[in-house]
Amino acid sequence: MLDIKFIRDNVELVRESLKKRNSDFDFEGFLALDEKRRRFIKEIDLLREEQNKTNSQVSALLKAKKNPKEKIEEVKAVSRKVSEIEAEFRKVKDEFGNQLLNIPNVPHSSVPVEANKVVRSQGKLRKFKFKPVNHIDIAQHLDIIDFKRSSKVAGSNFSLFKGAGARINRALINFMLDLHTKKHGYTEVFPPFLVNRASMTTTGQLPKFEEDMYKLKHDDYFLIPTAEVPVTNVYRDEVLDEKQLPVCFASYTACFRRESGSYGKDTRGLVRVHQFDKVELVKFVKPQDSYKELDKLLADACKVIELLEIPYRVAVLSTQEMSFAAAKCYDIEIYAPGIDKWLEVASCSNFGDFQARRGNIRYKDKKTGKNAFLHTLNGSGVALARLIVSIIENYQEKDGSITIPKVLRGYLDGKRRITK
RNA sequence: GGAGAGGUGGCCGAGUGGUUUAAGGCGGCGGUUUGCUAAAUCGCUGUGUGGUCAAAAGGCUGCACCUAGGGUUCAAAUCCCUACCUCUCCGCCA
Repeated sequence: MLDIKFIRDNVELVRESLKKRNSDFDFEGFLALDEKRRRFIKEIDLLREEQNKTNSQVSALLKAKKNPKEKIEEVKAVSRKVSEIEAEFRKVKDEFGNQLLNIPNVPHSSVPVEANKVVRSQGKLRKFKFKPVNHIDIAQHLDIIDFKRSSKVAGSNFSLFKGAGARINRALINFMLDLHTKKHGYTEVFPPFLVNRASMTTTGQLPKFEEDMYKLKHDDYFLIPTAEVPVTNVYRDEVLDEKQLPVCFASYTACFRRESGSYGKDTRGLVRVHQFDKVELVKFVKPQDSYKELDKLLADACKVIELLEIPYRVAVLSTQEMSFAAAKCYDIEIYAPGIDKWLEVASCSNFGDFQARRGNIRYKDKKTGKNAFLHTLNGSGVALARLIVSIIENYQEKDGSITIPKVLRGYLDGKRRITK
């Protein structure tokens, strides 16, 4: 959420950034609504002032044991008028609040407008002496992922890991959590996978993207699309001490995505599934530190891929590609030779105070003694399903087996290969 | 799921319709005292929002805020309704 005062003081900037995002938000209508809202506030406050004053005269008369009837009639009239106007005002206020929640974040000035820009490429693509096979065929051959039965149990675009497949999934989670908590200074948290409406609103999934979310029918709960939601909301409606910052959390959760409307593209195998595992990194930082922290966050995520020895590239997302709440966002893509595609496995974003404002997450600034909104960031560190696609396809051997990446062997009883 | 008790400021806690302008305490900030520390003592103390003045820091002023949202009333922390949350007991349960 943007600060209404910021919007009023920077009308041009906000108008421009909406344009850069290709947003269809009716900004001029919103500004007019704000005007209207403020006129209401002024009018109601003036009437209330009158009401309060006359009311204390009633009190004084009662105290002096005099008859307050005349004054009561007077204040009755004002009171009636206030409730009439308030009824109208409530509509305006609600509409205003709703529209404010639908304005996307203002992109940072360094974010490209035209197209995503690759800022870094690392690792060499493997040269195969045979034609690389896709992960689906390899996994089925080794009997480590059973897509047929996951469809039976749940539906299409789910997965069922089995044997070494399940082990490697668990090994990856442990490897990433260990790396981030032991080497990168994050604290591990394990949150609820179901969250309420307020939490989904803080991080920006609601109100605009409710249709994209899995929702329970009988309770007002949502399945989390990412650990970002529960973990960012850990400090909702709280004031942190400046000394606590930065707070860095690493969190494993399953992630649930409806992916409606995406049928037909990348729907085979593990590339686009309704449920996958992810280790997420979330930071709460002082505003002046947030871009420095974004770089560190990105480096922490890249480290995972580097240790797994998979080629990757990093792109800054353009204003049009960037998500609703982000001010700046890097995507990490890894190569999958079997399907010959670059896959997004991580997205590292700085949200500025956008989420903090929606969730009322503040810190006490020691210098000014005031409460201020802090900045939130998060990044995948990293998402599992597509990572497994890339591992299977990059580490495949001609005989149909898979070599286990060195850093994972310790988590798999020292095993070096997955064979049939 | 059933029965009951609760939710008050950064924290504890008083307050059952009209100087509540939320007592008192703790904490925090500042002053005095002091060789230093501690103690004592005095003062100050939250958030949001509108208007206005100011280059700004901020000042002045109005309104709202006692979990949230409705309602009753001239007037609500206080009465009523609903939701959420916490606690106790019972039931069910990995």
